Amino acid sequence: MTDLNEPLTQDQKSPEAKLRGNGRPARKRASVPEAKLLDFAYRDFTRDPDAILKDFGFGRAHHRVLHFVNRHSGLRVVDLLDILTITKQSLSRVLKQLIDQGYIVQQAGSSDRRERLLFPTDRGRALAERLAAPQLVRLASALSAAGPGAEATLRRFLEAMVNAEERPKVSSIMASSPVPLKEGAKEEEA
Amino acid sequence: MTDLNEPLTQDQKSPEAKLRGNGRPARKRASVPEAKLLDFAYRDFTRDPDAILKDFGFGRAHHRVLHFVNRHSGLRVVDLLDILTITKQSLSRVLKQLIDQGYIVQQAGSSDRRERLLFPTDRGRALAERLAAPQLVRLASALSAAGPGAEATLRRFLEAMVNAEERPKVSSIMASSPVPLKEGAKEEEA
DNA sequence: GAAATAAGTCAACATGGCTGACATAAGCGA
DNA sequence: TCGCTTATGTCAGCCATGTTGACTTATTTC
Repeated sequence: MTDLNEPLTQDQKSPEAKLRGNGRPARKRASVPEAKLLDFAYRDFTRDPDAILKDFGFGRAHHRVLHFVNRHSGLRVVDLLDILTITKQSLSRVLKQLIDQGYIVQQAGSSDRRERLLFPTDRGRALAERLAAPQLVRLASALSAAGPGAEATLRRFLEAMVNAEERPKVSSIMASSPVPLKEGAKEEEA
Repeated sequence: MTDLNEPLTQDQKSPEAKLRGNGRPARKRASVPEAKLLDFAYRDFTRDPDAILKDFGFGRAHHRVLHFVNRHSGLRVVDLLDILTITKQSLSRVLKQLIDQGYIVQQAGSSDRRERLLFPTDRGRALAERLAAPQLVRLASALSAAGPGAEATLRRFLEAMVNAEERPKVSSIMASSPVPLKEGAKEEEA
Protein backbone atom coordinates (compact mmCIF):
# COMPACT_ATOMS: atom_id res chain seq x y z
CA MET A 1 0.00 0.00 0.00
CA THR A 2 1.25 3.43 -0.79
CA ASP A 3 0.69 6.13 1.75
CA LEU A 4 -2.79 6.92 2.84
CA ASN A 5 -3.89 10.34 3.87
CA GLU A 6 -6.26 11.41 6.55
CA PRO A 7 -9.83 10.32 6.02
CA LEU A 8 -11.08 13.18 3.91
CA THR A 9 -9.91 16.69 4.27
CA GLN A 10 -12.20 19.49 3.29
CA ASP A 11 -9.68 21.98 2.05
CA GLN A 12 -9.96 21.20 -1.61
CA LYS A 13 -9.99 23.53 -4.51
CA SER A 14 -12.57 22.53 -7.06
CA PRO A 15 -11.24 20.42 -9.89
CA GLU A 16 -12.61 22.92 -12.36
CA ALA A 17 -10.51 25.66 -10.85
CA LYS A 18 -7.49 23.46 -11.15
CA LEU A 19 -8.32 22.57 -14.67
CA ARG A 20 -8.72 26.11 -15.81
CA GLY A 21 -5.45 26.98 -14.23
CA ASN A 22 -4.04 24.13 -16.17
CA GLY A 23 -3.47 25.89 -19.42
CA ARG A 24 -6.66 24.92 -21.16
CA PRO A 25 -9.33 27.47 -22.03
CA ALA A 26 -12.59 26.49 -20.42
CA ARG A 27 -13.55 22.90 -20.01
CA LYS A 28 -13.74 21.44 -23.42
CA ARG A 29 -16.57 18.96 -23.21
CA ALA A 30 -14.35 16.06 -22.31
CA SER A 31 -16.62 13.19 -23.08
CA VAL A 32 -19.29 11.99 -25.39
CA PRO A 33 -21.38 9.26 -23.82
CA GLU A 34 -21.12 7.17 -26.95
CA ALA A 35 -17.45 6.56 -26.27
CA LYS A 36 -18.08 4.62 -23.11
CA LEU A 37 -21.20 3.02 -24.45
CA LEU A 38 -19.28 1.69 -27.39
CA ASP A 39 -16.97 -0.09 -25.02
CA PHE A 40 -19.79 -1.76 -23.17
CA ALA A 41 -21.61 -2.65 -26.36
CA TYR A 42 -18.56 -4.18 -27.92
CA ARG A 43 -17.78 -6.07 -24.78
CA ASP A 44 -21.17 -7.72 -24.73
CA PHE A 45 -21.08 -8.25 -28.47
CA THR A 46 -18.12 -10.55 -27.98
CA ARG A 47 -19.43 -12.31 -24.90
CA ASP A 48 -21.71 -14.88 -26.53
CA PRO A 49 -19.21 -16.25 -29.01
CA ASP A 50 -16.51 -16.19 -26.36
CA ALA A 51 -18.59 -18.48 -24.21
CA ILE A 52 -19.13 -20.92 -27.05
CA LEU A 53 -15.48 -20.85 -27.98
CA LYS A 54 -14.44 -21.81 -24.51
CA ASP A 55 -16.25 -25.12 -24.91
CA PHE A 56 -14.06 -25.83 -27.89
CA GLY A 57 -10.87 -24.71 -26.22
CA PHE A 58 -10.66 -21.80 -28.62
CA GLY A 59 -10.38 -18.08 -28.11
CA ARG A 60 -11.35 -14.91 -29.85
CA ALA A 61 -8.42 -15.23 -32.20
CA HIS A 62 -9.77 -18.50 -33.56
CA HIS A 63 -13.11 -16.87 -34.08
CA ARG A 64 -11.66 -14.11 -36.21
CA VAL A 65 -9.69 -16.51 -38.35
CA LEU A 66 -12.56 -18.91 -38.83
CA HIS A 67 -14.90 -16.07 -39.60
CA PHE A 68 -12.85 -14.71 -42.45
CA VAL A 69 -11.96 -18.10 -43.85
CA ASN A 70 -15.64 -18.92 -43.84
CA ARG A 71 -16.76 -15.69 -45.41
CA HIS A 72 -13.90 -15.50 -47.88
CA SER A 73 -13.24 -19.10 -48.49
CA GLY A 74 -10.11 -19.75 -50.51
CA LEU A 75 -8.15 -16.78 -49.33
CA ARG A 76 -4.43 -16.91 -48.93
CA VAL A 77 -2.54 -16.68 -45.68
CA VAL A 78 -1.21 -13.31 -46.74
CA ASP A 79 -4.73 -12.01 -47.24
CA LEU A 80 -5.70 -13.13 -43.81
CA LEU A 81 -2.70 -11.44 -42.25
CA ASP A 82 -3.60 -8.27 -44.04
CA ILE A 83 -7.19 -8.36 -42.89
CA LEU A 84 -6.38 -9.18 -39.31
CA THR A 85 -3.27 -7.00 -39.11
CA ILE A 86 -1.40 -9.43 -36.96
CA THR A 87 1.92 -11.15 -37.55
CA LYS A 88 2.14 -14.49 -39.25
CA GLN A 89 3.60 -15.96 -36.09
CA SER A 90 0.48 -15.00 -34.19
CA LEU A 91 -1.73 -16.31 -36.91
CA SER A 92 0.11 -19.57 -37.28
CA ARG A 93 -0.56 -20.53 -33.71
CA VAL A 94 -4.32 -20.42 -34.02
CA LEU A 95 -4.50 -21.41 -37.65
CA LYS A 96 -2.56 -24.54 -36.93
CA GLN A 97 -5.03 -25.57 -34.26
CA LEU A 98 -7.96 -24.94 -36.51
CA ILE A 99 -6.38 -27.04 -39.23
CA ASP A 100 -5.29 -29.83 -36.92
CA GLN A 101 -8.75 -30.06 -35.47
CA GLY A 102 -10.46 -30.17 -38.81
CA TYR A 103 -12.14 -26.78 -39.03
CA ILE A 104 -10.05 -25.48 -41.87
CA VAL A 105 -8.20 -27.16 -44.70
CA GLN A 106 -5.52 -25.83 -46.99
CA GLN A 107 -4.85 -26.39 -50.61
CA ALA A 108 -2.00 -25.36 -52.80
CA GLY A 109 -3.04 -22.71 -55.29
CA SER A 110 -3.52 -23.87 -58.85
CA SER A 111 -1.74 -21.01 -60.55
CA ASP A 112 0.81 -20.38 -57.84
CA ARG A 113 1.59 -23.49 -55.92
CA ARG A 114 3.37 -21.65 -53.15
CA GLU A 115 0.07 -20.33 -51.96
CA ARG A 116 -1.95 -22.19 -49.41
CA LEU A 117 -5.57 -21.37 -49.93
CA LEU A 118 -7.72 -21.70 -46.88
CA PHE A 119 -11.16 -23.30 -46.85
CA PRO A 120 -13.57 -24.07 -44.06
CA THR A 121 -14.68 -27.65 -43.68
CA ASP A 122 -18.32 -28.49 -42.99
CA ARG A 123 -17.37 -28.53 -39.40
CA GLY A 124 -15.72 -25.15 -39.69
CA ARG A 125 -18.74 -23.68 -41.38
CA ALA A 126 -20.99 -25.08 -38.71
CA LEU A 127 -18.91 -23.56 -35.94
CA ALA A 128 -18.64 -20.23 -37.73
CA GLU A 129 -22.37 -20.05 -38.05
CA ARG A 130 -22.93 -21.07 -34.53
CA LEU A 131 -20.63 -18.31 -33.37
CA ALA A 132 -22.26 -15.76 -35.61
CA ALA A 133 -25.80 -16.60 -34.66
CA PRO A 134 -26.00 -14.87 -31.28
CA GLN A 135 -24.24 -11.84 -32.67
CA LEU A 136 -26.71 -11.56 -35.51
CA VAL A 137 -29.61 -11.85 -33.12
CA ARG A 138 -28.15 -9.16 -30.92
CA LEU A 139 -27.46 -6.90 -33.85
CA ALA A 140 -30.87 -7.36 -35.36
CA SER A 141 -32.63 -6.61 -32.14
CA ALA A 142 -30.46 -3.61 -31.38
CA LEU A 143 -31.11 -2.27 -34.85
CA SER A 144 -34.80 -2.60 -34.44
CA ALA A 145 -34.60 -0.96 -31.02
CA ALA A 146 -32.74 1.89 -32.61
CA GLY A 147 -35.65 2.61 -34.87
CA PRO A 148 -36.29 2.81 -38.59
CA GLY A 149 -33.37 3.68 -40.77
CA ALA A 150 -30.94 2.67 -38.09
CA GLU A 151 -29.18 0.13 -40.26
CA ALA A 152 -28.17 2.63 -42.91
CA THR A 153 -27.18 5.18 -40.31
CA LEU A 154 -25.16 2.66 -38.36
CA ARG A 155 -23.45 1.51 -41.47
CA ARG A 156 -22.39 5.01 -42.42
CA PHE A 157 -21.28 5.63 -38.88
CA LEU A 158 -19.18 2.49 -38.66
CA GLU A 159 -17.57 3.07 -42.02
CA ALA A 160 -16.60 6.56 -40.96
CA MET A 161 -15.14 5.22 -37.74
CA VAL A 162 -12.58 3.24 -39.65
CA ASN A 163 -9.29 4.98 -40.42
CA ALA A 164 -9.58 6.81 -43.71
CA GLU A 165 -6.58 5.00 -45.19
CA GLU A 166 -8.09 1.66 -44.28
CA ARG A 167 -11.51 2.36 -45.66
CA PRO A 168 -10.88 1.16 -49.20
CA LYS A 169 -9.43 -2.06 -47.91
CA VAL A 170 -12.25 -2.62 -45.48
CA SER A 171 -14.88 -1.83 -48.05
CA SER A 172 -13.38 -4.25 -50.47
CA ILE A 173 -13.29 -6.93 -47.81
CA MET A 174 -16.90 -6.26 -46.98
CA ALA A 175 -17.89 -6.29 -50.60
CA SER A 176 -15.88 -9.24 -51.77
CA SER A 177 -17.29 -12.67 -52.28
CA PRO A 178 -19.18 -13.82 -49.25
CA VAL A 179 -19.32 -17.02 -51.25
CA PRO A 180 -16.41 -19.40 -51.74
CA LEU A 181 -14.07 -18.39 -54.51
CA LYS A 182 -12.65 -21.80 -55.01
CA GLU A 183 -13.81 -24.97 -53.49
CA GLY A 184 -12.64 -28.43 -52.77
CA ALA A 185 -12.00 -28.91 -49.15
CA LYS A 186 -12.04 -32.57 -48.50
CA GLU A 187 -13.52 -32.85 -45.06
CA GLU A 188 -12.02 -34.46 -42.01
CA GLU A 189 -9.13 -36.08 -43.73
CA ALA A 190 -6.86 -35.62 -40.79
CA MET B 1 3.00 -28.60 -42.30
CA THR B 2 0.08 -30.93 -42.36
CA ASP B 3 -0.61 -32.78 -45.52
CA LEU B 4 -1.10 -30.85 -48.69
CA ASN B 5 -3.31 -32.03 -51.44
CA GLU B 6 -2.84 -31.83 -55.12
CA PRO B 7 -2.88 -28.32 -56.54
CA LEU B 8 -6.58 -27.93 -57.04
CA THR B 9 -8.72 -30.77 -58.03
CA GLN B 10 -11.87 -30.05 -59.93
CA ASP B 11 -14.04 -32.76 -58.55
CA GLN B 12 -15.68 -30.73 -55.86
CA LYS B 13 -19.26 -30.60 -54.95
CA SER B 14 -20.45 -27.08 -54.44
CA PRO B 15 -20.40 -25.89 -50.86
CA GLU B 16 -24.05 -24.99 -51.13
CA ALA B 17 -24.92 -28.55 -51.97
CA LYS B 18 -22.98 -29.71 -49.00
CA LEU B 19 -24.59 -27.17 -46.78
CA ARG B 20 -28.08 -28.04 -47.79
CA GLY B 21 -27.37 -31.68 -47.25
CA ASN B 22 -26.12 -30.67 -43.86
CA GLY B 23 -29.39 -30.59 -42.03
CA ARG B 24 -30.13 -26.90 -42.39
CA PRO B 25 -33.08 -25.70 -44.46
CA ALA B 26 -31.82 -23.30 -47.09
CA ARG B 27 -28.95 -21.00 -46.35
CA LYS B 28 -29.96 -18.76 -43.55
CA ARG B 29 -28.38 -15.42 -44.35
CA ALA B 30 -25.34 -16.04 -42.26
CA SER B 31 -24.00 -12.56 -41.91
CA VAL B 32 -24.93 -8.97 -41.47
CA PRO B 33 -22.20 -6.66 -42.68
CA GLU B 34 -22.43 -4.59 -39.53
CA ALA B 35 -20.93 -7.43 -37.53
CA LYS B 36 -17.60 -7.30 -39.30
CA LEU B 37 -17.68 -3.55 -39.62
CA LEU B 38 -18.11 -3.21 -35.91
CA ASP B 39 -14.90 -5.12 -35.41
CA PHE B 40 -12.96 -2.85 -37.70
CA ALA B 41 -14.51 0.28 -36.27
CA TYR B 42 -13.75 -0.72 -32.73
CA ARG B 43 -10.25 -1.70 -33.65
CA ASP B 44 -9.50 1.72 -35.05
CA PHE B 45 -11.33 3.41 -32.24
CA THR B 46 -8.76 2.01 -29.84
CA ARG B 47 -5.74 2.63 -32.03
CA ASP B 48 -5.10 6.30 -31.27
CA PRO B 49 -5.14 6.03 -27.49
CA ASP B 50 -3.12 2.83 -27.70
CA ALA B 51 -0.39 4.69 -29.52
CA ILE B 52 -0.30 7.44 -26.91
CA LEU B 53 -0.31 4.93 -24.09
CA LYS B 54 2.72 3.20 -25.44
CA ASP B 55 4.74 6.37 -24.95
CA PHE B 56 3.86 6.21 -21.30
CA GLY B 57 4.52 2.52 -20.96
CA PHE B 58 0.85 1.92 -20.35
CA GLY B 59 -1.67 -0.32 -22.04
CA ARG B 60 -5.35 -0.38 -22.74
CA ALA B 61 -6.05 -1.56 -19.22
CA HIS B 62 -4.57 1.62 -17.79
CA HIS B 63 -6.71 3.64 -20.10
CA ARG B 64 -9.90 2.05 -18.89
CA VAL B 65 -9.00 2.51 -15.26
CA LEU B 66 -7.91 6.09 -15.69
CA HIS B 67 -10.97 6.86 -17.72
CA PHE B 68 -13.41 5.77 -15.07
CA VAL B 69 -11.48 7.25 -12.21
CA ASN B 70 -11.46 10.51 -14.11
CA ARG B 71 -15.12 10.46 -14.98
CA HIS B 72 -16.27 9.14 -11.65
CA SER B 73 -13.72 10.60 -9.37
CA GLY B 74 -13.93 9.31 -5.84
CA LEU B 75 -15.20 5.85 -6.66
CA ARG B 76 -14.20 2.87 -4.65
CA VAL B 77 -12.09 -0.01 -5.83
CA VAL B 78 -15.14 -2.24 -5.65
CA ASP B 79 -17.06 0.08 -7.96
CA LEU B 80 -14.27 -0.02 -10.45
CA LEU B 81 -14.14 -3.80 -10.40
CA ASP B 82 -17.84 -3.89 -10.99
CA ILE B 83 -17.67 -1.50 -13.90
CA LEU B 84 -14.74 -3.19 -15.55
CA THR B 85 -15.80 -6.73 -14.69
CA ILE B 86 -12.28 -7.88 -14.07
CA THR B 87 -10.73 -9.41 -10.97
CA LYS B 88 -9.09 -7.33 -8.32
CA GLN B 89 -5.79 -9.04 -9.05
CA SER B 90 -5.96 -7.83 -12.61
CA LEU B 91 -6.96 -4.38 -11.54
CA SER B 92 -4.33 -4.09 -8.88
CA ARG B 93 -1.54 -4.55 -11.36
CA VAL B 94 -2.45 -1.53 -13.44
CA LEU B 95 -3.90 0.54 -10.63
CA LYS B 96 -0.69 0.25 -8.70
CA GLN B 97 1.31 1.60 -11.59
CA LEU B 98 -1.06 4.50 -12.07
CA ILE B 99 -0.80 5.35 -8.40
CA ASP B 100 2.95 4.91 -8.20
CA GLN B 101 3.43 7.16 -11.17
CA GLY B 102 1.19 9.88 -9.87
CA TYR B 103 -1.85 9.65 -12.13
CA ILE B 104 -4.23 8.52 -9.44
CA VAL B 105 -4.31 9.01 -5.70
CA GLN B 106 -6.27 7.20 -3.05
CA GLN B 107 -7.94 8.41 0.06
CA ALA B 108 -9.58 6.55 2.86
CA GLY B 109 -13.33 7.11 2.90
CA SER B 110 -14.65 9.44 5.54
CA SER B 111 -17.56 7.31 6.67
CA ASP B 112 -15.96 3.96 6.07
CA ARG B 113 -12.24 4.10 6.40
CA ARG B 114 -11.70 0.72 4.80
CA GLU B 115 -12.64 2.20 1.50
CA ARG B 116 -9.97 3.64 -0.75
CA LEU B 117 -11.54 6.30 -2.85
CA LEU B 118 -9.80 6.92 -6.12
CA PHE B 119 -9.11 10.34 -7.56
CA PRO B 120 -7.24 11.47 -10.62
CA THR B 121 -4.40 13.90 -10.10
CA ASP B 122 -3.95 16.86 -12.44
CA ARG B 123 -1.56 14.70 -14.31
CA GLY B 124 -4.11 11.90 -14.47
CA ARG B 125 -6.78 14.24 -15.73
CA ALA B 126 -4.45 15.58 -18.36
CA LEU B 127 -3.61 12.12 -19.62
CA ALA B 128 -7.23 11.01 -19.57
CA GLU B 129 -8.18 13.97 -21.67
CA ARG B 130 -5.35 13.48 -24.04
CA LEU B 131 -6.42 9.89 -24.54
CA ALA B 132 -10.03 10.85 -25.00
CA ALA B 133 -9.38 13.61 -27.47
CA PRO B 134 -8.71 11.58 -30.62
CA GLN B 135 -11.62 9.30 -29.82
CA LEU B 136 -13.95 12.23 -29.48
CA VAL B 137 -12.78 13.66 -32.75
CA ARG B 138 -13.30 10.35 -34.46
CA LEU B 139 -16.71 9.90 -32.94
CA ALA B 140 -17.85 13.38 -33.78
CA SER B 141 -16.78 13.12 -37.37
CA ALA B 142 -18.28 9.66 -37.78
CA LEU B 143 -21.52 10.92 -36.33
CA SER B 144 -21.65 13.78 -38.73
CA ALA B 145 -20.81 11.46 -41.61
CA ALA B 146 -23.69 9.29 -40.53
CA GLY B 147 -26.10 12.12 -41.04
CA PRO B 148 -28.59 14.04 -38.94
CA GLY B 149 -30.12 12.23 -36.04
CA ALA B 150 -27.32 9.73 -36.00
CA GLU B 151 -26.36 10.46 -32.43
CA ALA B 152 -29.74 9.55 -31.01
CA THR B 153 -29.99 6.50 -33.23
CA LEU B 154 -26.53 5.36 -32.34
CA ARG B 155 -27.21 5.83 -28.70
CA ARG B 156 -30.33 3.71 -28.82
CA PHE B 157 -28.50 1.11 -30.83
CA LEU B 158 -25.57 0.90 -28.44
CA GLU B 159 -27.78 0.73 -25.40
CA ALA B 160 -29.69 -2.13 -26.94
CA MET B 161 -26.46 -3.93 -27.73
CA VAL B 162 -25.64 -4.19 -24.05
CA ASN B 163 -26.91 -7.28 -22.25
CA ALA B 164 -30.37 -6.60 -20.90
CA GLU B 165 -29.37 -7.46 -17.34
CA GLU B 166 -26.48 -5.06 -17.53
CA ARG B 167 -28.43 -2.16 -18.94
CA PRO B 168 -29.53 -0.66 -15.62
CA LYS B 169 -25.99 -0.77 -14.35
CA VAL B 170 -24.56 0.73 -17.50
CA SER B 171 -27.18 3.44 -17.63
CA SER B 172 -26.49 4.40 -14.09
CA ILE B 173 -22.79 4.54 -14.79
CA MET B 174 -23.42 6.69 -17.82
CA ALA B 175 -25.76 8.93 -15.92
CA SER B 176 -23.83 9.27 -12.68
CA SER B 177 -21.72 12.22 -11.84
CA PRO B 178 -19.31 12.94 -14.64
CA VAL B 179 -17.99 15.46 -12.15
CA PRO B 180 -15.91 14.59 -9.11
CA LEU B 181 -17.98 13.51 -6.14
CA LYS B 182 -15.34 14.26 -3.63
CA GLU B 183 -12.10 16.01 -4.12
CA GLY B 184 -8.81 16.41 -2.47
CA ALA B 185 -6.12 14.66 -4.37
CA LYS B 186 -2.84 16.08 -3.28
CA GLU B 187 -0.77 15.97 -6.38
CA GLU B 188 2.56 14.27 -6.89
CA GLU B 189 3.22 13.45 -3.31
CA ALA B 190 4.99 10.24 -4.24
C1' DG C 1 20.68 -19.33 -62.02
C1' DA C 2 19.61 -15.67 -58.75
C1' DA C 3 16.33 -12.98 -56.45
C1' DA C 4 11.85 -12.44 -54.71
C1' DT C 5 7.73 -14.30 -52.73
C1' DA C 6 4.51 -17.38 -49.80
C1' DA C 7 4.53 -19.94 -46.10
C1' DG C 8 6.15 -22.02 -41.97
C1' DT C 9 8.99 -22.51 -37.65
C1' DC C 10 11.75 -21.70 -33.34
C1' DA C 11 12.65 -18.89 -29.43
C1' DA C 12 11.90 -15.27 -26.39
C1' DC C 13 9.17 -11.71 -24.50
C1' DA C 14 4.99 -8.46 -23.04
C1' DT C 15 0.31 -7.63 -21.77
C1' DG C 16 -3.63 -8.44 -19.42
C1' DG C 17 -6.88 -11.61 -18.34
C1' DC C 18 -7.60 -15.68 -14.77
C1' DT C 19 -7.61 -18.81 -10.20
C1' DG C 20 -6.36 -19.84 -5.48
C1' DA C 21 -4.70 -18.71 -1.13
C1' DC C 22 -3.89 -15.48 2.35
C1' DA C 23 -3.18 -11.05 5.10
C1' DT C 24 -4.72 -6.80 7.16
C1' DA C 25 -7.72 -3.27 8.68
C1' DA C 26 -12.09 -1.65 9.83
C1' DG C 27 -17.01 -1.92 10.57
C1' DC C 28 -20.86 -4.21 12.85
C1' DG C 29 -23.89 -7.15 15.41
C1' DA C 30 -24.70 -10.02 19.38
C1' DT D 1 -15.60 -7.28 23.70
C1' DC D 2 -15.68 -11.13 20.36
C1' DG D 3 -16.18 -12.74 16.06
C1' DC D 4 -17.97 -12.34 11.39
C1' DT D 5 -18.05 -9.73 7.30
C1' DT D 6 -16.30 -6.42 4.13
C1' DA D 7 -12.82 -3.70 1.46
C1' DT D 8 -8.49 -3.91 -0.01
C1' DG D 9 -4.10 -5.69 -1.15
C1' DT D 10 -0.64 -9.27 -2.37
C1' DC D 11 1.92 -13.55 -3.79
C1' DA D 12 2.35 -17.13 -7.10
C1' DG D 13 1.36 -19.28 -11.20
C1' DC D 14 -1.34 -20.19 -15.53
C1' DC D 15 -3.31 -18.97 -20.15
C1' DA D 16 -4.27 -16.48 -24.54
C1' DT D 17 -2.65 -13.65 -27.82
C1' DG D 18 -0.04 -10.23 -29.37
C1' DT D 19 5.12 -8.85 -30.53
C1' DT D 20 10.34 -9.18 -32.70
C1' DG D 21 14.05 -11.51 -34.87
C1' DA D 22 16.20 -15.09 -37.33
C1' DC D 23 15.96 -18.76 -40.44
C1' DT D 24 14.17 -22.69 -43.73
C1' DT D 25 11.75 -24.48 -47.68
C1' DA D 26 9.21 -24.28 -51.94
C1' DT D 27 8.22 -21.99 -55.93
C1' DT D 28 7.85 -18.33 -59.20
C1' DT D 29 9.93 -14.76 -61.87
C1' DC D 30 13.40 -12.18 -64.14
